[in-house]
Amino acid sequence: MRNNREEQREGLKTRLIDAAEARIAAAGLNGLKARDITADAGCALGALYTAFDDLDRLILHVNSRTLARLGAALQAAVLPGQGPRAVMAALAQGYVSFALGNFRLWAALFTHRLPEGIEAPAWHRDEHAVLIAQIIAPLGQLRPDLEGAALRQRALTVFAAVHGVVMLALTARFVATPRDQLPGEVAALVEAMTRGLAE
Amino acid sequence: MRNNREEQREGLKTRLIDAAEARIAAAGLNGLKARDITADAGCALGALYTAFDDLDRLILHVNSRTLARLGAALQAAVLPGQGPRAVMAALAQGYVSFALGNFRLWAALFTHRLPEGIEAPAWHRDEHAVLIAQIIAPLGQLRPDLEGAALRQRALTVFAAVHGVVMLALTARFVATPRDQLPGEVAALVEAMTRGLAE
DNA sequence: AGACAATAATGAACGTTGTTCAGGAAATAA
DNA sequence: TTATTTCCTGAACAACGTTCATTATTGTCT
Repeated sequence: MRNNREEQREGLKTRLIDAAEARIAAAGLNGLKARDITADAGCALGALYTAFDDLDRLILHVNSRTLARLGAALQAAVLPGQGPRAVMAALAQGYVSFALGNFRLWAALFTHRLPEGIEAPAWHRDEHAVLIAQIIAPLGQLRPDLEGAALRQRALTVFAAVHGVVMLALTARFVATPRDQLPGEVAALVEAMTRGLAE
Repeated sequence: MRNNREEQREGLKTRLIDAAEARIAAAGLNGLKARDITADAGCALGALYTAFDDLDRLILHVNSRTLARLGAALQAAVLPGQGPRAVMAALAQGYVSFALGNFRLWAALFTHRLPEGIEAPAWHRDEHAVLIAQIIAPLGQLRPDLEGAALRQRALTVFAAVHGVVMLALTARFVATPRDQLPGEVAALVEAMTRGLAE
């Protein structure tokens, strides 16, 4: 067998990511323990460190999956033939739905922190493009004066604003937006932004 | 001496909060260790647990100080006689300045998480009111149709939007807003929101 | 002042983490 | 088969937050 070795290795990696994903979904990032993961994956504790450099790298792979699913969800949220404001509104509601329906995995995208001074690998950083990719086109229609880097930058700001509202509503330790009011507040924000942007 | 005992106790608490605050400012929440704190405060490891229930409670007191300073900074950012949009813009820029100038302590306000299911005490939750207190008046002028809880709720949304942009710019692991562009992006967001809100 | 009681501080020890590493098992090559 | 390379194992390690029996300190009463 030519690639039996590599196949087994990939199989182990996949089982570890599966187990970590399930644990995060069930108990959050704080509830993620190396010993639980390896027990679920059916391997020894040390095996985790033959497959990944450390736990942070494994979490990166879980987040990678979540980003892919989020990207697909956002793509599905937009209907063809919608005007730019309707697209923005649909994207925002799609984001809210995903966050509510995948709370702990979605939260892990933003609460996981690498040790200071250590950067995420480029392949993973690039995956975050799905967060703003779909905003660029409708924003460009509302703001024809923006192009290239400036347009991309403003799309990131629009995303960050919506994200901030969702994040604070779902994870705040102080007076938070009730969950049933979240879609309405996000809609109002996006409407105000798009109206203000279009002038 | 009547209250010598209590004075000493308060003195220890203060030294512990001082030490924890300095450690967070220097190395972030992740760099905060009980042994470092007690060494800096000049007491034994166990003393920390005679003054506070646990490390989380100590961090709460550090965050309490930060919130007070943030509230003062926001108050100082607003000049008398400004119109509602100018007030909103000034508050946003004040928030950006505080986050940049007190990065790790500011970040600790939002990255610190209590164990799941455990709520922050009421006295600390109430302190977060400074985040939205100053937004309510100018927002009420821009939106006379909003009152009471609805106005308060919308102010929280406006804060969360600005906060999201700042947070993502300063702590993002992916393509982030460059720091020198942050004030401009925040200004554009607030302007779009206030313009969209006004009519 | 002196003796007793109540309280607080000490630091060694505990349990739980992530991570490592010498040894053994398994797969490939000869 | 035998040799060699590769990977997996799980006991051991270091660092962490937290606890607790012991010691020291403070306040109170005679």
